Formats: sequence, C-alpha cells, structure tokens
Amino acid sequence: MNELPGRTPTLEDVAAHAGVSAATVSRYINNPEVVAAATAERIRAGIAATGYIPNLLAGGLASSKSKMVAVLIPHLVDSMFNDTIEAMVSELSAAGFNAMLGITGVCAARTDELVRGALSRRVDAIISTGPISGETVDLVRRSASLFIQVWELPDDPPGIAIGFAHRDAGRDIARFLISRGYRRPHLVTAEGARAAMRRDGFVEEWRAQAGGAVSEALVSIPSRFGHARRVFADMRRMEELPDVVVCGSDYLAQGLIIEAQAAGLRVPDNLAVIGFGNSSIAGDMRPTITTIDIDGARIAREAIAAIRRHAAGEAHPNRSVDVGFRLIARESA
Amino acid sequence: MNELPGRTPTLEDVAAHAGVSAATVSRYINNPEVVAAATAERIRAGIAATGYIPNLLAGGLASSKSKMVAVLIPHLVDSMFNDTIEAMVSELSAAGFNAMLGITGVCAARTDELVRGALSRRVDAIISTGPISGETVDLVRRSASLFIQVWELPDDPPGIAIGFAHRDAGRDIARFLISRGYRRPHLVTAEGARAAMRRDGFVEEWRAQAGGAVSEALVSIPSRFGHARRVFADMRRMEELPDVVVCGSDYLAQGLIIEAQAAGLRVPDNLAVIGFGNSSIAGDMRPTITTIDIDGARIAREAIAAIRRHAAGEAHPNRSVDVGFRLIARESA
DNA sequence: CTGAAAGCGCTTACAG
DNA sequence: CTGAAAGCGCTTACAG
Repeated sequence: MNELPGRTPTLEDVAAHAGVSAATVSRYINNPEVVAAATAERIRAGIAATGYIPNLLAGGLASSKSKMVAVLIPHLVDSMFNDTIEAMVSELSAAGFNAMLGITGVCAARTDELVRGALSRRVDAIISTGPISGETVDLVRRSASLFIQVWELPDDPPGIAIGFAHRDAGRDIARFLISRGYRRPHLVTAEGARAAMRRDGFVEEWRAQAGGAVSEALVSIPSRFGHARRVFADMRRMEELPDVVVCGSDYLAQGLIIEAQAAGLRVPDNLAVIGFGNSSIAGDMRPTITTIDIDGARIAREAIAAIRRHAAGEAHPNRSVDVGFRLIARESA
Repeated sequence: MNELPGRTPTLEDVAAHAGVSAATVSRYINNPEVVAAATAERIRAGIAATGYIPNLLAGGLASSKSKMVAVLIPHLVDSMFNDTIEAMVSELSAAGFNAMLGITGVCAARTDELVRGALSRRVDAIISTGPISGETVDLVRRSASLFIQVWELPDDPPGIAIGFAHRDAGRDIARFLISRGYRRPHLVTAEGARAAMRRDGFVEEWRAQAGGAVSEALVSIPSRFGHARRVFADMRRMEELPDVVVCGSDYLAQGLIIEAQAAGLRVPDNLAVIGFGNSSIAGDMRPTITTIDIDGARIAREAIAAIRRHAAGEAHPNRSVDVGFRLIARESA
C-alpha cells in the first residue's frame, strides 16, 4: 500500500486512483455486481493501493443504516444467557452487523439509559433480555430501530418478542417431578419477573396435581453458583428436608449438588436437583443436571431474521415468536 | 414531547425551539458550562419538547471521535475473561464510551477481520486478548485508533499492552507446589501462546528446583469444564498417578475436582488441583480452588486511562503495563 | 453502467 | 457567550 502521508484514505482517493467517480466506488463496495467487470478491477486495485477502509460513520449517516445492533444483557459472569449471546454476536457478525454490548446489571433504569445510548448510535435493532419503561417505549417507537425483547413473551411487546412461556416451563417442571414421585419440592427462585412466572406456574400445577406444600427461597440476581452455600445451609434448618430442589439456573443447581455432596448427601437419591437453562456445564456435571433447554441459537436466528425484515421494510408475520423449551431429564432429578 | 410527525428531531429542531443556533445547542450538549445559564435553560426545554436524541453517527463523523471501543475476546461461555470484560464494559460506559463486542473464536484470522471492522467504525480504541497479524498492525498504526492488547505483555506491542508475565506465573505455581511438597505434577495446558508460556515457566522452574518428571496433557480452546472428563480418564491410565494437576483455568480445575471426587478420590489429599484466573466459582467450590488471581478491574481501569490519554493526545508513559498476578492458596492444593 | 450534485446531522475554527 | 459557514466521508435519486 502507498501510504498517503497523514490523512486516512477516503472514497475520493480510491476513485482518483481508479479513474472513476466516488459514486462508482461506493456502488462497487455496497453492490459489486452493478459495476462493470473492468471498472471493478480498477477499483480493487485502487483500494489495495490506498489501503482504503470504509468509514461506516459516514456511510451510516448517509444511508441511515448503521449496521449496528445493540445487545443488552444483565451480566456476563456465570450468565445463563451467554450461549444465546455468543450465538447472537456470531450470527450478527456473519450477517454484516456489529454488536454493541450493554450490561444492565440489576438496576432496571440502566436498561433505559442503554437504550437511549443505542438510539444515539442509530442502531438497526436493540436486543434486550429486559423490559423498558413506558417513556423509553415511546422513544423506541418513534425511532427507526427495532426493539426485540428476548427470552420472554410479554403480552404487548414494544417491538417484537422472541422467547417462551415461563409459566408453562414452571408447570412442566412440576409435572415432571410429580411423575418421578417427588413429594417435597423446594423452590430456589431468583429475583425478577421471569423467575417469578416460572415459580407461579410451578406452584399452581403442584397444588393442583400433588397438593403438598412447596417451600421457597429467594436469591439475588444474578443467580449463581456462589449462592448455593447459603441456600443449602438454610435448607438444612428446615423441619422437614425437601427431596428435590428446583433451581433458577444450572449454575445454582451445580452449586447445590456440590454442597449436598460435601454434606454427605447423594444426588439424586437423598436430594434431587433440577436446574434451568441447559448451560454447557449441565451435561458435564457429575451427576449430569436435569434442566430446561432453551434453543439460544434459534433465538439468535429469529432475531436476525426479524432485523432483516425490518431493514427490508417488510412487516413481521407475528409480533411474538415462541421458541418453546424442552425438559431434559438427566441424572440429578 | 411534541412528536414532530415523521422525521426524527435534529439539532436544528432543538435550536429553532430554543431560538438559538445549532452550534450553540451542540456546545450545550458537549460542553454545557460554556453556554449562558439562561440559554442552557431554553435549550433544555427545546430538547424536552422535541424529544431530541443526538445522532452520534453524525457527531462522530464531524469530530472524528466515535466514542466507541471495540472489545475482542475469544469466547463468552465459561470464559476466564468474563470478569475483566464485564468490568471493562461498565467502566467504558461510565466514561461515555460504547463497547463493540467481537468474538474471535479459535481462528486467529477472525481477529484481523474484526479489527478491520472496528477500524471501519473509527473506534477510539481496540481492546483485544489476542494478537494481530503484521498487515493488520500496519492498518492499525496508520489509523487513529489505539490498539490495546490485554492479558499479556508482548515484547513489541502494536499499541500498548496491559497484562502480566505468564512465564513468571508458571514459575510461581511451580515454586508453590514444590513448597507444599508435591512431587508429580500433571500439566493440563490449553492451546495458545499464553498457556504455553505458563507451561514453559512451570517446567523450567520445576526442572531447576525439583528435578522430577512433569507429565502433560493438551486441551482444546476454550479450556472449559467439560474437558475434565477426558483429561481425568487419560490421567488414570498413566503408570504413575500425579499428585497435583495444574489446570489452565478454574473451570477446568472445577471439572477435575468433580471427576476426581466422582472416582472416589479426595481433593487435595489424594489428588490436588490448582486452577488459573480466580473466576467467581473458585472461592465457592468445595474444596475452594487454589488459583492465580488477575486483577481484571485494574486492567479495565488502565485501559480506560490509556484511551483517555490517547484522546487527549498525550503520550503514554509506558507501552507495557504489568498488572501482575497473585497466587491465592485455598483448599484444593 | 456511470457521474454530478445534493444531502445526511453533526462539530469547530473563525469572527464578533 | 454566540452565530454563520465550511466540512466530516459517505449514499442515492436523477440524468444520461
């Protein structure tokens, strides 16, 4: 590359090199098949000679397509969403989008802030695991950005939703445990609306079908491995020990199994444990962890498809996409 | 907000509302203290009335400061870097930067691609856990973006480096194990240059101080929990069983402890295990995991400081920042 | 298939 | 403390 001293090369520089107009270079870059083969060849040479790297800030401003997507998640460490996010970022990248990552933490207001930030960048879409406030919904609706809420299916999503019915998942877990003959479930629920929905589904079904008592514990978000110590210690103080612990995440389930084993209990014989999310550890743990699998890759694909439709100005066939879930019976329960 | 029908409001709209020029509104937004109090008040009202959200694509183009930073990591699932990345993204956000996330995977060429993509966005900096090819180094040097390589200290970093000496870490682990009286270490090394440097440091020190044999196993990247099964099974087939396993990550260490326990061994009495990275699970595992702690938050702070200096046009006091590491002796070894 | 020209929405010397 | 104006580097009808 001939480094033009100082200044970073622009479209104009490439055009001069190739003996064409900037417009033609732009066409070549965005739509190579519309330029003549010979012209394309000269442009390629010009790009190589100048070391040209397109300026997507300028491109985005001119076309009002930023080719960026914001991805908003609560946490990164021990997060149940990581498989989904990794799939999402890779799929986005393959589709020519860059991912802007926002970490919301536990504070709901943070999500709204990050959404504003994303709108400032004129992102093509915002993918969020959390809901946004009414005021922010207005902002998003007035913008050209598509809001995609993932992992849950609110009744009236601000944009579109790709997720599953948490209440049904809770019910399925209850049914499964009843069918296996468990009698005294202990629910370890993380803070937050989704976990509460699963809890409600579980309790409802359990009361209807089994009728016994359901004990509960609450853990702070993020529900992770380290919470298991306290949860287990508290559990041991209960009058009657549960025979199965229903955990809000596989990491928590893993922690409980380890605590139980350290206390000399066998899992699942003395205490069964069921997780949630089918994180990569679930199938490798000893014993392997019975859990609910969510198809993160499918969520990612559906999100990209929606973004593409949005970019093409097409309507969305449905505002809610239910990707379902699947109970995977393994050794731990 | 009075929604101007259709069009998203611009600086000009706010300016008209406030009865000032667009330049003044711009100044208010970027440097509030330079505008008169009364003017500021009218501008605030104008912003509220129009529902104005700045267009950072335009802002970035005009100022050639994108206020974006690319963060390139190999993986998200069970990744040792997650604590650092979470700290990084939060710190960046607090400093007014948005983070662009790139997942490089195992393929080195992918990093170069992502760097080009980042340069297209005219990011202020690129933070990468991996190295880039010579050609990409040229590209980066000619750009205005600062390249920050983290977690390691190459001799001649393309930009600046913030990390620690992996070889020394390997040496320290060897010294520690020798001091504890271990005799037959088994190294489980992940693919990749950093792990190899730790391995070399370990072997060098072990040979010099203890003199015995060091057995080794290689695991693919990412080095995670699930690899433990095979590693443990292979280990059992060795003529003489090791008395301590040196793992490339805490997740792998955790997996080995679980495998060992499932096989009826006690950790550390029958088999000791040492991890790497001080991930959140390390302190909560039973037994707690002896490991090397890296101060991820410090890396994040140093990175932000460097980005700030770069933005201010200041020189960097040093091209390499050694944040060191710390061996944390816990129960597992 | 290609070019001239307007425009995207900001920032920033320059002048006052 | 504020305004007029040029410019950042692209894209995209429009015309040929």
